[in-house]
Amino acid sequence: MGTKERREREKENLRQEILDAARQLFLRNGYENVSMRQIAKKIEYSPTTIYLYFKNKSELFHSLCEEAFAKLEKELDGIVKLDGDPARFAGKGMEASTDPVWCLRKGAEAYIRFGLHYPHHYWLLFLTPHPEDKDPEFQFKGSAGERSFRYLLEIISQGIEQGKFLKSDPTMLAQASWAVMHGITSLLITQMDFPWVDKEGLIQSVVETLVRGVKA
Amino acid sequence: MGTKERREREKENLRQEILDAARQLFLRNGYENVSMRQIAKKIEYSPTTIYLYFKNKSELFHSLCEEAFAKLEKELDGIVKLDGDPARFAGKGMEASTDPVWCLRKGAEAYIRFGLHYPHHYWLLFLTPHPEDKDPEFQFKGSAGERSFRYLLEIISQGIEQGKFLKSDPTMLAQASWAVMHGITSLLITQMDFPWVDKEGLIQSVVETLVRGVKA
DNA sequence: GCGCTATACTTAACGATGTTCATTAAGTGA
DNA sequence: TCACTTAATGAACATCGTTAAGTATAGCGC
Repeated sequence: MGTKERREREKENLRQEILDAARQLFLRNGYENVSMRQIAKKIEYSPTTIYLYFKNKSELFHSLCEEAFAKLEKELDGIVKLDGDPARFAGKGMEASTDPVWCLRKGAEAYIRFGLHYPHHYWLLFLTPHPEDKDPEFQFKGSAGERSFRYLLEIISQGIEQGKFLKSDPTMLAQASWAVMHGITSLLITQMDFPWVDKEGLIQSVVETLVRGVKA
Repeated sequence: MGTKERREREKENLRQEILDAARQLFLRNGYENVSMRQIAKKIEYSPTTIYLYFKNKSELFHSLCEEAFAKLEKELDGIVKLDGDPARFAGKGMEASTDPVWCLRKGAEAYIRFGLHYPHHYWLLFLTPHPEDKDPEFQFKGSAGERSFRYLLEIISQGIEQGKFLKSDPTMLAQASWAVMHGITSLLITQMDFPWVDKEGLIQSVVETLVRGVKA
């Protein structure tokens, strides 16, 4: 009687195939330059089949965004966790404790790199307007975004508490910090043909500006 | 013999009508959600008529960008001019001279306020995926955009020269500064329903973070 | 005033797009 | 075997940017 399970497994497999194909295409060409027909062709199914698994193109893309956002969260989580790891301080004559400066630096770098690695996902998450999309499917943007924001808020709060950051409203300072990270990320994504100096150096420069600007 | 002139005037008028209609639609709905047919309907002409005035949709859009850039440039120009104005130092026991710190602060504020005051134009310039035409004739981003950027570069260069800013590559520091300004501007525009703290205070916080981060 | 031509504009069409609907084909449980 | 569910499809719709061909007209030389 495992037929039902097998069926479900197969259905899930196809769903994943669609997601994989769509991810590849979206990442390579961007949302607007990928058609449902292209995705269908890639998985060797009819275009309409996709609609049995996803309500429409937008929902398919949003699924990929959720996926990407989970990655960002995990990354940020790793930073915070690593910060608390005693091993990091081994042999340095320091005891294990949180280091907000290190955390902010690494967190900012992780954030920026995330955006550059998933530019199209980043675009949809933070650069797309949905002023009148009351659809609850788009509500996740407020939740997922805010969830990631909390990591930053935590770092900033600890920094202020420890007297290492400017004495000010933690939420405000966190929002300002987010603005800095978002600034370089979004610019590098949207203004691809601007004559940037060495991107790696630029990122470092922005992160340093942020840290210097926030430090007490 | 003013017929020729009249003809040209009429042609220019229609060109402006197209631009006006396109601006309204693009600003309201975004590049991808505006069709040439919609623009045509608004001005009560056939869709193909637009192609007599603009090579294609992309070029039409780029024309609007130029327009918006001009606005920004004028604003920044005002700041730099004001900086050199002796009146600003009158009665303060100072002689007229450029003050990069003041300039950066005011320039950043002006930039951010420009974005918030003309959110749609700002969107057009920096938040819309510029259709990447391979045509090298669309190097306008290097022209109008870079022209605006030069104001910032000038301020930063002088600051470094005077030893008031961090000793580093001026272009890199200018790009990093731009990123900071753009970050808060674009976030406030795109994430309108995010629970921001007091916006005015946040802007000040970002500007201060920038100045502190850049100062020597 | 008459005919010609350049100009301004339109109609029709092509090859795409996202999406829907009715329908076929296949598999399952009784 | 039969009824029913499910998976997948093909044709079609409305719309898109854009091009090519066609038309009407205004202004010129005569």
